[in-house]
Amino acid sequence: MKKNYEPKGIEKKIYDNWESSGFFTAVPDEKKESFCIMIPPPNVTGTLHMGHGFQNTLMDALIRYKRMSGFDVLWQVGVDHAGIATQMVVERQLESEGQTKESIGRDAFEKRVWEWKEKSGGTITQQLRRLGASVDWSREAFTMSEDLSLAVKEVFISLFDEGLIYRGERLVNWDVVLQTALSDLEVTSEEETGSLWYFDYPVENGSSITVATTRPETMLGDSAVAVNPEDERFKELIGQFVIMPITDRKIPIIEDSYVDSDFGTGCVKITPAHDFNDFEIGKRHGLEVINILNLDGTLNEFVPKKYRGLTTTEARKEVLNEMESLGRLNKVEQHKIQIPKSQRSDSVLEPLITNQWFVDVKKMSKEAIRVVQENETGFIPKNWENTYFDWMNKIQDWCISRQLWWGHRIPAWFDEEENVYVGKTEDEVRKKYNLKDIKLHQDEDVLDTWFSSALWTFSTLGWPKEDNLLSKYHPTSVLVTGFDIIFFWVARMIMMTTHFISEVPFKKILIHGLIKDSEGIKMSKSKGNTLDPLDIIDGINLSDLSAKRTEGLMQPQMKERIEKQTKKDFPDGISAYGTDALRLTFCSLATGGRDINFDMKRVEGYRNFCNKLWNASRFIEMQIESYGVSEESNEDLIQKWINYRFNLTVKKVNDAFESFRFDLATKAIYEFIWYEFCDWYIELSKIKLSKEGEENSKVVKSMVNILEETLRLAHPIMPFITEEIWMHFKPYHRNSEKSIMITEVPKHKGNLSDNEYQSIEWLKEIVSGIRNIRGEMLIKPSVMIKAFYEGGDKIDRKRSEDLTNLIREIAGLESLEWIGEEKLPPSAAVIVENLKILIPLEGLIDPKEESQRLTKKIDKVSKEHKMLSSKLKNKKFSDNAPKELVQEQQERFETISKELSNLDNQLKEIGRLL
RNA sequence: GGGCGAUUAACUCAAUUGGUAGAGUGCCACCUUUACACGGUGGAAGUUACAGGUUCAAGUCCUGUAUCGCCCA
Repeated sequence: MKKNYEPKGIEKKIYDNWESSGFFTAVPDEKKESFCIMIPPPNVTGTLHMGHGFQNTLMDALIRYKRMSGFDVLWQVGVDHAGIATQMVVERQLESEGQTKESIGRDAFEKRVWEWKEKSGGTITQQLRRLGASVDWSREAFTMSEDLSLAVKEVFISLFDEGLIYRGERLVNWDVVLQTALSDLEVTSEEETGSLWYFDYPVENGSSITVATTRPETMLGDSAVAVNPEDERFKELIGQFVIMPITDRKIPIIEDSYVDSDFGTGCVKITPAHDFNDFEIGKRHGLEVINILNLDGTLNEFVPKKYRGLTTTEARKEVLNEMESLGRLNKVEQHKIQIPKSQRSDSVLEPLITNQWFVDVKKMSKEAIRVVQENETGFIPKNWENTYFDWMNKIQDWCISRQLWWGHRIPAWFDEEENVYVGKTEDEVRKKYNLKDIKLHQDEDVLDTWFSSALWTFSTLGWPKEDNLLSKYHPTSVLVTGFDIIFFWVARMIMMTTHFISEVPFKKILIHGLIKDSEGIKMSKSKGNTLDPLDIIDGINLSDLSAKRTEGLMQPQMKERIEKQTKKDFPDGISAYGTDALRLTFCSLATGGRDINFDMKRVEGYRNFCNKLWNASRFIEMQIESYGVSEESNEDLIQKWINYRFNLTVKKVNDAFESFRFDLATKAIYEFIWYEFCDWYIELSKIKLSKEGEENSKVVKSMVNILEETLRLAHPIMPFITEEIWMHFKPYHRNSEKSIMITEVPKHKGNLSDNEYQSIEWLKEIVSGIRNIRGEMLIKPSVMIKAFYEGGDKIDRKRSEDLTNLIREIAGLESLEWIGEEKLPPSAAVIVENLKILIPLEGLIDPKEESQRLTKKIDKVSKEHKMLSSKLKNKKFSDNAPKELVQEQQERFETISKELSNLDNQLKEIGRLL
């Protein structure tokens, strides 16, 4: 074995071996309980980011743990077609060639997208492999594949036939750049400082009424002015008419309780075609809906000639000019406004009336609420259920049509009178509706990508085909996902799945946090603070990292700042930490909180941990070379102690996985390997082995055994290094499996007797005490010192018989003997209850320093002593606290009292020397 | 405006049903001891944001305040 663990090279080889051996492939087995996770499908042409890395690490750890626990495991992998995002990329490619999608036509465009998918579609799946993800590649799914497209059609058609999908003219969020409708979830609103303009509208009776608006250009589409019915100021105006400036339309003044009397003037202009609230008011009052916009956001033929063809921004300027010159612009105020923007194109969205397809979700949402209320599925942490219920309770119909060319074409055909027929194909439609020779054309639109994602848990298992795996793996065991897509995805999956499969899509929903940078700022390309998980695995130098972060920036002026920041954060670039170190870091951060600040220092710590494990193994290998490996193992106190500690660790890791506390699992493994296995077990074993003897090969066998078990326990979290070491030791541990990943995870052996465990703990206490004296007194490790036992009881005598040799060597003592009746030399002392370990000062130790050390120790102990004493004296405590606790504290008090009086005596004795 | 979350060592985070705070990194001292300097040994470091309350006992439960963040209007 090499002196340092070098993950490079090793990881790829191991992964290839796993994959080609078919270890990831699910083998449906009726005798085994199933455990199934569906991967949240990443964008087919995307690249892996930290969020993916985090999420997939958690899933992989769980999957590996369950696979090793004997479950029939399926981790379903796949990607989605990311309609808008992918289309935008390909459109940009065309643009650089001087073409547009219109110029090449729909068929050619679709072909181009498929080509792009073939070319770059492998990137993210290759990156998933680097993470060690043990997904079943043989079942890789794609939302645009034939099978999944069939599921999409099936669902669309039956929802339509049930009347739960309808088409209609509605106000939708319209992206004027991409020229498509979006669902309300794809809208982000940004607060900006805008203005509130006050317009005086002339009333028919000669008076005037003042309205306030943040969007003056929409006055060209006004069809009413509204006031609150309770508002005394305007009572008389209700029912009168306004003669609109500029358009000369005659519009009514109406009353509606929606109007907030305290906002602006208390009079509101109503533009039903361009505002969601106004649209509702318009419906209530039967107002005219005047659409003044074209699909590209310019003004259309329903406005006066001079305005036609202007953008909304230009039109706003013109309207304000004209109103001012008419003397109708009353005043302007600064005003904070919420601007709705497209998540996709970042352009300002226009509410626009268009013909779209909708899912009526009322009925499905009720069932989706019920299954969570009745715990058929549930969120972890539970408080996300509030968020879910809030949204579900006020859910709006889902606009599913998109005016794109990349996606599932809506399976609907129209005749020349625009009657709609829904079916899988034109032929089927003709048969289904008994249509003869009439001309049909298919709907041009495609479905929202989330529509196909909503079917993910059952479509990937083969639905609607008969030979599917639903009975084996559905409902799936747990969904692991971020809170940012609870509405987009989780809720919709629950609705669709309960509707079509009559069961929940997953039994549990594990919601994890969002990875941010070390300062708690969300990682984003535009801020230049992104990290690529692969750069942490493989390392990257500063100039490449800088170049990567500043490449293709939307705002080139940020370049310099990002370069500076990058140089500050990573002056030497990022070194290659390997996958396991990254995975350990991710797992240790999975605590259930919602923000996760990613600190490279943690990765470094876990890289060191990997190296520690590597070297511990290397040490054992060296012992194999020296002494060989026996068939039998050795069962002495040290071995019993480490088995005891290991058994406790197994329990902790089990519990942690069952409660999805990856951080606690990681912590338990880390602490066992470093603080028990390396710090004590190996160090004590070294001493045993240094006495060359017949037993040595047995000791080595024991070491190999505990190492092998430890590797299996740690494997789900750190798969590569454990496999590498496990394989290396295979001739010695003789586990016959082909890979550690298909072995069994160690089982908890119940509660073992802790007698032996206590002996080693006793040893540790003595050794630490002696080291503390050595450390504080600056006694060099090379200086061997004399020490004596004094006092103590029978148990101490027995333990000293077994362990004195070990203590002597590990603490660097020249001798360690029981002191008899003879007079004590002036000494420093370690106090373990009744027992003292005395170290004669003999010029080694300055009495003054020893007295200071003792005083410090006494301060510490007496603090606890006082606390315990007052607690135990308190009758209320002994009456109310649990008996076990009272007894425990009583015992602790007695122990500590002995120690304290011993320490006090010792201090007095040292005091005589001063 | 409504809802949710956070505030613990210099930094990044832990702390089971309430039982008096722990890691990693950094810091200080010593150690190039034959697995590991990506290391060893020892050490310093916290009024758990603030103010009340409940309790024998509060980082943990309740009320309020401050600051920050997210979601929904």
